[in-house]
Order: sequence, then C-alpha cells, then structure tokens
Amino acid sequence: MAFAQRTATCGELRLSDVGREVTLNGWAHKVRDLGGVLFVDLRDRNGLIQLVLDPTVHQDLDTIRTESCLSVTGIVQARDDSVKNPRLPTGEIEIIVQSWQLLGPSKPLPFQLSDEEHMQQVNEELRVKHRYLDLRRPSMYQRLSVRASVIRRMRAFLDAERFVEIETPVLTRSTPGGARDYLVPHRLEPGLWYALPQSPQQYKQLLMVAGVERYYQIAKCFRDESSRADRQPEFTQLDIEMSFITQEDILSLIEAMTLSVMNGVIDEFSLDKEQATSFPRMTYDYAMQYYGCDKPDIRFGLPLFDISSLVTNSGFGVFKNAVEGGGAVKGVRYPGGSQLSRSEVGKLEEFCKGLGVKGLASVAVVAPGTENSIDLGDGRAAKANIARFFAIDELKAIFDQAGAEIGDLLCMVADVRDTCDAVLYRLRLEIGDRLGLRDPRKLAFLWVTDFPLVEWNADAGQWSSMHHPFTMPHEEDLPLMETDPKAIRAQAYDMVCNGYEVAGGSIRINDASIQARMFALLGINEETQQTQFGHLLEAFSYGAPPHGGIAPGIDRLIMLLTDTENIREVIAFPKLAGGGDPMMGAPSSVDSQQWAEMGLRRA
RNA sequence: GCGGGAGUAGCUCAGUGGUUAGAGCGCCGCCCUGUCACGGCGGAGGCCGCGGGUUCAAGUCCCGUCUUCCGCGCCA
Repeated sequence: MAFAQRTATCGELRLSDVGREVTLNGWAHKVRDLGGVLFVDLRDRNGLIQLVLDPTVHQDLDTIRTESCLSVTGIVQARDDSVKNPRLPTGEIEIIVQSWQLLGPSKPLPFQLSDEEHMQQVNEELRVKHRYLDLRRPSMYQRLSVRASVIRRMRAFLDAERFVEIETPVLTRSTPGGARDYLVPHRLEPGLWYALPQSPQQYKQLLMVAGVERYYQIAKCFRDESSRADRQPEFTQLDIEMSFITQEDILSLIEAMTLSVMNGVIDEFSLDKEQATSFPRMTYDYAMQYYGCDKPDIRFGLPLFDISSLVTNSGFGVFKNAVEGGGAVKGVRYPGGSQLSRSEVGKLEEFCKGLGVKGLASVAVVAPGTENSIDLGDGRAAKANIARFFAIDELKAIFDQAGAEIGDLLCMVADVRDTCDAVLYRLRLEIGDRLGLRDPRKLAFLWVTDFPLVEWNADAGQWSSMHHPFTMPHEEDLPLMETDPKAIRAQAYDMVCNGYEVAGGSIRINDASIQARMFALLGINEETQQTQFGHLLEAFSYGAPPHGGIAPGIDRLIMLLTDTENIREVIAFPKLAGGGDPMMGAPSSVDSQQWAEMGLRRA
C-alpha cells in the first residue's frame, strides 16, 4: 500500500517549526471527539503531538480509533496561549491536518496502554501475551533504548581496549555442577543430547588457550531453575576473558568500563541518577560480618554488630546459650525504632521469625529518666522487657558495640551464625526501606573479593566449589588445600550494586598440579575428570596462559538504571515465572513425527 | 518441592450464605468547535478460573485442581 512517508517525527516539532508542512507516521494515542473538532494525540517513538481535524473537511473520521496506525499531512501551527499544554514538550504547537490515511486500523485493546498508572496494575500474563502492544508504551520503549545504549557502550569500550567479540555455540554439552541444563535431543543419534550453555565458561577459557588474549561476547545464558523477580531462565551476560592479567587488572578495567557505560547512559537519557563513582572493595568475610550477605546494599550504613563475645556470661539465657552452642548473637540498629509500638515491634519479630530465627530481642535506646528505663549512667538508658536480664555494664558494652544512639531500637538475634546473618541481612534492608535510605537515585557499586574457594555440601558429604572447579586459590592459601579447605580464599570476585550481584568472575587455574589438588579436594576422581573435563584438561596441557574473566549481568544493570524491580521490564520478550511465553505459546507440544525423528517416546 | 497473595464485565476492582452480581475506565450509539483524565445522554457486555461437596439457598463456606505474582529451596 502506498503511503505518505514521514518528513518529521512527532516528538521533535517545536514552536520554531510553525508554518512547516509536515507528514507524520504514528499511532493514535488518544482520540478526543468534540463534535465540531477532533483532537488526536499522534505518537511515534520520539513523542506525542496533537492533531486537529475538522469534520467538515475530512470524511470517515470515526475510523480513527485508539492505536490505529496513521499517516497525516498538515501544517504546524502555534496554539493560542489559553490552550497550550505545558505538560507536553510539543504542547505549544499542533498539526492542522490537511490529509490523512489509515495505515492500519486497530481493534479495541486488551488494556488501556495510554494510561501509564493503570498499566502498572495490569495482569502480567496479559501484558506479556500482548507484548507487542505493551512495548508501544513510551516507558517500555525507553527501557529498550537504555538497554541498547548500555550494550553499544560496552562494545565501544571493549573494542577500544582491543578485545575481540567472538560467538560461541548455543548447542553444546551438558556439564556437571551448577544449574539444571536445558536439553535438546540429537536427531542423528537418539539418546544423545545437547545442552544450552549456562554460560560460555569453558569456551572462553579455551579461547585463552587459543591465544585470543582478550575476548568478549554479549552472551545468552540458559538455566533451568525457578524464576525470581530478578532471574529469568534465559538472560544476557557480557562475557569477558583475558590472558596474562591479574585479578587487579580485571577489577580496574571492568570498574572503568562500568563507570563509563553507566554514567554515559545516565547523561544520554538524562536519568534521575547520581553519577556512579569508584568502587569500594570489601572481602567476602567483611561483607558477611557487617552486612550478613555477599551482596550488600551500601547506599546506607547500619552495619550489623556482633555481641557474641559480650554475652558469654549473660543473664539472658537465650544469648548465653546460643554462644555456648557455637552460635552467635548479632544485631542491627533501627534508628528511630524506639518509638515503635509494642505491636509494631511484634510485627518486626514476626518478620524475623518468618526468615528462620526463633525470636527477636529488641532494646530501645532512650534518654535517662524515660519511664520504665534503666539508666546506664552515661547519658543513655535502656528500655525493654528483657533489659532486666542484663547487668548495667553488659548493656553498656552492647550499646557501645552497636554504636547505639538515643532513639534507636537495637534488634538482636541469637542463632547459628549463618541464620543470624541471613535474618539480619533482610532486616537491615527492611529498616533501610522504612527509613527511605535506599535512595533510587544512587548507584552504590562495590567489589566483594576473596570468596571462599569451597563450601561444605552437607547433603553430598563433600566439599564443592563455590564458583567453579577451575577457580584459582590465593597463592598463600594453597597449603590449606590439604589442611583447612574452608579457609582457602579464592581469586574470585563479584561486582555488587544496590544489593544486586551484577557480575561475578575469577582468575582460573592454569597449573596442572593445582588443578589436580582441586579435583582431589572436590572428590572428583581421575576417570570423572577425564569424562567430564577431559577436553579442557587436554587443552590446558598445551601451554595454557594465566587467565581470568568476569561476566556482568546486563539485565540487572538495566534494572538499576531504569528503577525497575522486575527483570521482565527490561527484556523485550520475557518468560513468566513458570517459564512460559503466553504470546508465542511456548513451550508447546510437537507432532508425533517430530517425536519419532528424535527417537523419543511420550512418558 | 514448599510457603504466602491473587483469579468476578475487555482492563482495574467492590461485592455481610438470601431479589435480577455492581462501580470506574474501556467499548458501541447519539449530542457537543478548544479538548489534552474532554464533557453530556443512552446502550451492550458475566461458565464469578475449573471440578466436586455442604446447604432450602454458594461469587460468598469446605475439599481438590489449574493459572498467575512474590518469596524459600535451587541458581558451580
């Protein structure tokens, strides 16, 4: 169908264009029929502009419905002062339409996509089912644009650093450990299966053996595990690997890249964000001690405090017993929490119980003289049901350890250390939310380094690698491989921002003897090594260079830039939590011939 | 695999075991020349997710099941 092609875009016209004849192509965002005049907001990806149509001049105006696709030609005209719309960038002008053409009529919509507030509430399944409509919303288009810009800037940065972009296979082999694989049956040899990659990990290491030295890829990764708000079964990583480098080289390069990319996008889109600055670093042990997790949100303080050593002789049995039993007593300050009512503190305790502890011990820090309080004689007083179980000196020590200030509620839990950390990690974030300390304008990046090499897998009764079995230990910790595996620190690191893990990587083992000790530690025998990793070990026997890498998660970086808390919002065609795509109807059944070709039978 | 929330008109949601299940938006028709959340009048539109059960009577109570959202497990 012949149509009048645009000579301008809707969003770009301004007062200075008054008098121009323009042709616009776009969609009818809103239609307002006043009888003697018809107003249409025409939208394209650059913005909105108001059209004015005279029903005495034009025929069939009732065919212009919401979201019909139009071509219009008209004159840009200034609006009278009384009818300007200050909320629209094009609000000082409008188009007096001379001719128009219906390029594509639209049925009534499944939801009202011109109403952004309404769209926040619409059922997710419906939005994904009609994703091509959902994506017409300016807010959705903006997120796709931000995504494109992030990827473009990553490529530009790495290209300038002489990296080579290389594609690796999507049909590959299943490897042990890690997430469940997505499997693809092999037609030519029934019973054999490809797996979709959980990451291009082995390929990128093989590229280092191949002498590529600096590789990257915008890589789709597949993991058949259950979804979360920030997890999809297929997602995108910027996969990177480098040779002849140290951990320090990688951290500094990726930090520079991230700053360049994020701050560039913030500028380009005028995002309401503070520029990201250089990344502080903390060890895994430090993060666990003060934040209870390996991905701390450092937009605010309120570090966890540990009073285990102060309560070994406490009159409060819960604390004393926890420490005697090898556990810990830790807590977090809740500034202003001393004002909470009994029932509000009760809710806080329920919150904690829901996360796995038996109770929450709370002590309000108040001014001396406050009713029912115990004066500590140093300008502070303690108020709590449990306060009477503690000696004055003990309370003082706890307050000092916590950095208690008047008005605080000290929230403390006693349990095995991991449980204390897990609960207080969540509680700290909850307090941060309540106090408005998790400022969406801030991007608080940091590096978490020195992850443990291995962790004890109680179910399997053996050590398993925390990152993967090719992760290099710190050289000075190598002797611990045979004596104290838990204490071995790996040359493994995560990039964290606002409580999200946004990248993870490590230096890899390129020394056969260390690799052998690693396999021994993990209980992987010679035969298993050969069947599962033989190709890699063989490759490494031909002059493997020292190498390492990292993989930033692109989806999560876009989430941080666009203030979205669900990963679906930054992916054009996402899966629902159950793994399905209601738009395509995937997954789907296949016909019996396809079953037969694959040598498969229905269960 | 487990826990919590949701499922009623196209959408978002009300709906105390008891008449013919409602509202806002959207949709359709008529009217309206300055709207931009246009306005006015009228109208259509319901397997109350599905299947059982209790009851004189079920959208409402019970059991099961499906879908979906959030979380736990899981995610080297």
